Amino acid sequence: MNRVGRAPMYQQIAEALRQQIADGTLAAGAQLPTEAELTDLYEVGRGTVRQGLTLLVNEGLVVPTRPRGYFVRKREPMVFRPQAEFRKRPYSVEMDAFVTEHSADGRSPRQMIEVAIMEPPQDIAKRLQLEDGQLVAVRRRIRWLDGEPFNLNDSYFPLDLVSESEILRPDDISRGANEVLAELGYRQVRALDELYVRMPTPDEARRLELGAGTPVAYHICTGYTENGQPVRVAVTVLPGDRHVITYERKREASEDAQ
Amino acid sequence: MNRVGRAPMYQQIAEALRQQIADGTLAAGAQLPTEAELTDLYEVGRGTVRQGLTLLVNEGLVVPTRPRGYFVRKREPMVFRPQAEFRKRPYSVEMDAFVTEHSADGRSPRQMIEVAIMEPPQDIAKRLQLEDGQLVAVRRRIRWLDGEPFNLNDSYFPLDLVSESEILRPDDISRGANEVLAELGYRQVRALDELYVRMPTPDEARRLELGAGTPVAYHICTGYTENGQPVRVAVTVLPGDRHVITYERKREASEDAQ
DNA sequence: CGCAGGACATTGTCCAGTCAATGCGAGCAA
DNA sequence: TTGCTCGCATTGACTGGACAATGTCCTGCG
Repeated sequence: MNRVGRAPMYQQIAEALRQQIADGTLAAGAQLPTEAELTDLYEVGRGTVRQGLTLLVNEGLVVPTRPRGYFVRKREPMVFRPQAEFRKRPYSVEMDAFVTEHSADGRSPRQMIEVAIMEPPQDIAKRLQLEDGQLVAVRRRIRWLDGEPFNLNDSYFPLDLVSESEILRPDDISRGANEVLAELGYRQVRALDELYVRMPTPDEARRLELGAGTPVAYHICTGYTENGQPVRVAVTVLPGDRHVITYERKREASEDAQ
Repeated sequence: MNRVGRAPMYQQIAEALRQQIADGTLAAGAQLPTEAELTDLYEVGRGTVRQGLTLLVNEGLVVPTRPRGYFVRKREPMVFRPQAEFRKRPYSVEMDAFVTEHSADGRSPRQMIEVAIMEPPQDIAKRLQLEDGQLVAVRRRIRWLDGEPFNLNDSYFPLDLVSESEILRPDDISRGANEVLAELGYRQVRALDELYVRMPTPDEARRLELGAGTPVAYHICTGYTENGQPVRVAVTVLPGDRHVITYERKREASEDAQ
């Protein structure tokens, strides 16, 4: 265990384990050597070994499970398809096949809904083009799959538009909140999606039961009516280890020349 | 300073600093107290203070700069718009405004291109529906902005389709590789985008100069011709701290009833 | 047989220290 | 003024220890 090379010892340890994970020596779900074993193997202090393991944990490759040891992480993402709200079925065979392949068949879904009326956070207010003091209704959802939290979804509506509608009731709206909004005269015809990638806040990590090294996608969708009025902002927090986000795109006739 | 509460000391330290960052006491770019100062302030060992700071680093909130200290991270994302390859201009005023607001005006772009012929990695081969042994051409690009690496973009083409075309030359193709492909008779009319969110590999971290706590979006775009043949797979690695990914969606007349 | 309790292996938290690496600025030299 | 060197503050790497927390598993009792 040559330490003169260059890289610090803890990085060498991490790299060796990373290799074994990459080439399959350590398969998904397999247990890594214990800290004690690595300490003996590399003839370093336990702190150094822990530093190396922490690196792998923060890369999302490995999960520490007290007091059983470290294990190689598994990844089996589910499809998240923002376009589905305007288009129930994919319109190309390629997309259809992809969704089918990563489907949630046989898994048991569940969700918790909570409704509140509040002053909007700044970024929401901006996207809804609200004046100071205007309130919003928010429907907060946590979605579960097989007893594990899967994603967070908060939908914001200007309170003016939805007061006294069923959007304010914390029940499942089977035909969708968008449909209710349409019935109220605010049919969305366009949406703007923004996707940010970052580490979760401690609060998000707690609610989604995220281990260290699990980043999230932060999806903000703003829905507009025909005349350009924003009527809904949906914020979804998607753990990176549990999702693939997909879109389908079509070239349009008018855009022919590039 | 109370350690009887519950949370370990290093988490309390992290939480206190996190608070100050959130409420603006520590603004973006500001310096945090040094390890020594925190050691005195909380009356704990240096190791404990470092454990707390490491937490913040891995959350992407803070950047350690040896030997100057720890600083609050800045975030100024640039727009990445996959739809742009089929549609140069956004078609709604909302999207147009958003792109303008986050534009790269005045920044100096640069890119390095490298071309290779290789056996495709498995995930690429699968998306291009290649048989065993079929080769691909790959155009690897690193894009820079203001001297900082911005993203990695590798485009794969079945070698059969592009041999002897200018796609194999490591030059900038001003009209776009897609246009060349179209001239060769493989005009893409549909694309499937997949977005994965994860921590970077050490190699990606090195090439993109990513600090700890910076996740990446892994964008895989598969382009299809009219008859459903996949002719291009583009893999883009986007550092989370430097990008927003946006899409624009339209409800279509035929999808009226949800 | 079933269950309660305890031993054990393993990671989590924390301490007190050493020496290395490095960017910056003060101060000196040309 | 300009340029170079060197000291210094600060983080990085690492040691070797102690005790806590917590699933697992085995033992033994009822």
